Amino acid sequence: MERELLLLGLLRQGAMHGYQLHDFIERNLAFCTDLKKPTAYVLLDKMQANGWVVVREAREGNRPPKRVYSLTPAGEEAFQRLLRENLGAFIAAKTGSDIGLAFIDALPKAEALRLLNQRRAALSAQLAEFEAVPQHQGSYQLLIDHQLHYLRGELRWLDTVIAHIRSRRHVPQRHGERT
Amino acid sequence: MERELLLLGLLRQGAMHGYQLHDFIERNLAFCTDLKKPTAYVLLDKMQANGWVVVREAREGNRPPKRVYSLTPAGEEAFQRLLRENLGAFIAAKTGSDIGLAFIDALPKAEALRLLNQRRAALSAQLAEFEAVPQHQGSYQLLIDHQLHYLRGELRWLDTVIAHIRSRRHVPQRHGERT
DNA sequence: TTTTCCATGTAACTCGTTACATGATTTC
DNA sequence: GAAATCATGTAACGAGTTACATGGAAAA
Repeated sequence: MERELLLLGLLRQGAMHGYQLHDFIERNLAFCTDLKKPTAYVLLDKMQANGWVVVREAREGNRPPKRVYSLTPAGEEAFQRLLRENLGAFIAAKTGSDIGLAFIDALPKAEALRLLNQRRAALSAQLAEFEAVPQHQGSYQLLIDHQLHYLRGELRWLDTVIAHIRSRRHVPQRHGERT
Repeated sequence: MERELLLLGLLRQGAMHGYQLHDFIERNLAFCTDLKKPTAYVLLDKMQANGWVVVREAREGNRPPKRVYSLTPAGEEAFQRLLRENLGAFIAAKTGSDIGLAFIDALPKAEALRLLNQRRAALSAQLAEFEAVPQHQGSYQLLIDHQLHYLRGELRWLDTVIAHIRSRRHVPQRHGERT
């Protein structure tokens, strides 16, 4: 329901058409959600079917008319409900991305370190990119702060892992050997 | 590809059948991946089609025979490749779960605080649960440590958010008002 | 004796992505 | 004149989940 919440929340601040919504999300919120164009259009259709939004067609010249959405009272109600649901719960993120660490013993120490340093560089680059993002106004800034906080935490953690691997005598575990 | 990596990595330590694999993942790795039973079975079929594993049917009494999988050399190769791919890259986790924070201004301060404290309690409970997990052997422990590190970081961050909201004069943003 | 566990699977469905299609307008 | 941007959509596909189906063995 996060996608709906997001769209409702954005529309709440003012009417917009699908392209605009997608564009805004893509540019500013890509780090916390992924919403492709077709998905956005389909979602808006559904929200309209729900009675959460109404559409006004605005044509300019010969272009395809913009379908400008705005919140209905029912939409505002849904927004309030979804917002409370979202804020009140904590859902831990599942990266899946660190499953590899469970098997790092399969590699020779030198290669493990090389790969972890490569990973560290990628993380570092993402962090740098984020630190360069200008301050947003309002509560969007919270999302950015959260991401910064998260990335810095990951970096610190990765450094302890690297130190841990480095400081340890190790013979790689071959296929067929049990712990 | 994390799921394949996981299955290969487990099979690498010894032959297992589908039920066993799913059961192990469900019990020990639920926090970093989600792999339902049918998905596991289908995945093992595909891995067999890829030539990554071979099956041996083991029947005990009148039960349905266990399909015991073990790694082939091609499977070991795939494992090595996937492992390197996984370790060398950093993929930031997308919770989607904190989109609500971008709209927290829509709520009266008291309610925002109530919800954030509810969220904090949920997070705290998850953390406590994790702190109770007994030490695993080998590198599985890294996954648990990571999760602990992550949850503690989230808790610290949430506390700063709560403090921030608490310390601020605020009139809720109503529908239709722009920032 | 009823529930839970062991053990495997299939089929329908959901959600979202990719690829494709259209066409005007602005920028290079 | 070509490429990118604005603006909307449809259709096929893919990955994974839910629900369902089966049946023996062990535990309560």
